[in-house]
Amino acid sequence: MSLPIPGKPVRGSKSGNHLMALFDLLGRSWAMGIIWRLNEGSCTFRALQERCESISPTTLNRRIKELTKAFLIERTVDGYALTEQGKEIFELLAPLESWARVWAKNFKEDA
Amino acid sequence: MSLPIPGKPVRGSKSGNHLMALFDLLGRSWAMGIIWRLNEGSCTFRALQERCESISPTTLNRRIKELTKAFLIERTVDGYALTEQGKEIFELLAPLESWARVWAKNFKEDA
DNA sequence: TAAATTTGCTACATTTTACGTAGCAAAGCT
DNA sequence: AGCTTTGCTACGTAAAATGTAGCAAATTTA
Repeated sequence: MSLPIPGKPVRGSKSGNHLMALFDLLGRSWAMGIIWRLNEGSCTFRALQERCESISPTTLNRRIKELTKAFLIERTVDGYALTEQGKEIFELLAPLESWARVWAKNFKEDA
Repeated sequence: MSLPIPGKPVRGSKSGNHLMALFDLLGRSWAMGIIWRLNEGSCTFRALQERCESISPTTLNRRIKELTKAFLIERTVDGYALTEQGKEIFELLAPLESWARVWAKNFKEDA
């Protein structure tokens, strides 16, 4: 499945630098979006699919498996949910939201 | 080139939510890595390629163009460099490093 | 308890993205 | 004038994502 594992070669670091491993994981399509949406609360596979608006089941399934093996997601009685560590990276990503709001203004000018 | 633009459909948001646009941009392969390495200082195309350890020129060129259009990278007399906004997202990503160090321990246990 | 619905996926064919190597034209250096 | 470095493009191959269809198991409903 090619899960990026710290200590083993990952994208950006042949020696497996931990940050590059994390970038490799989070830098895959939908990964951050899934974490973001899952923070709204645990839910079923199909509900998560809808929250993401346009992810294919194939890709969602892959990302879920990867993120699960990476200790960021788990399966509970309520469906899929963020683990404690998953919630932690959410908190680390959270500041991006307000920043993105400002950043978005760049694009409005040069319409 | 399909640059994710806030306000227009992006991966994760048909209405173009600004955060999803940012996730779309940063979530492409090598994007965060490039920003990270560029923060070490401005450099040439080829030097950047080496810093990334294993990126192909094709992909590097693409990401550079995208990040440039997204106001995160610019070209100076010293070569490629982060813009002010580029430095800002670097600062937002920075906390991930120490977190990743702890996160990496998960993988050492189950060898 | 039998039928209908929902759920978590998988199959499969197509498109998109990334890789990797080769190499060229322009600029800089000697 | 020659040699090197630089920024990149070409091109063929491999990998990843898409999108639609649908199935088997679990759950809900009648």
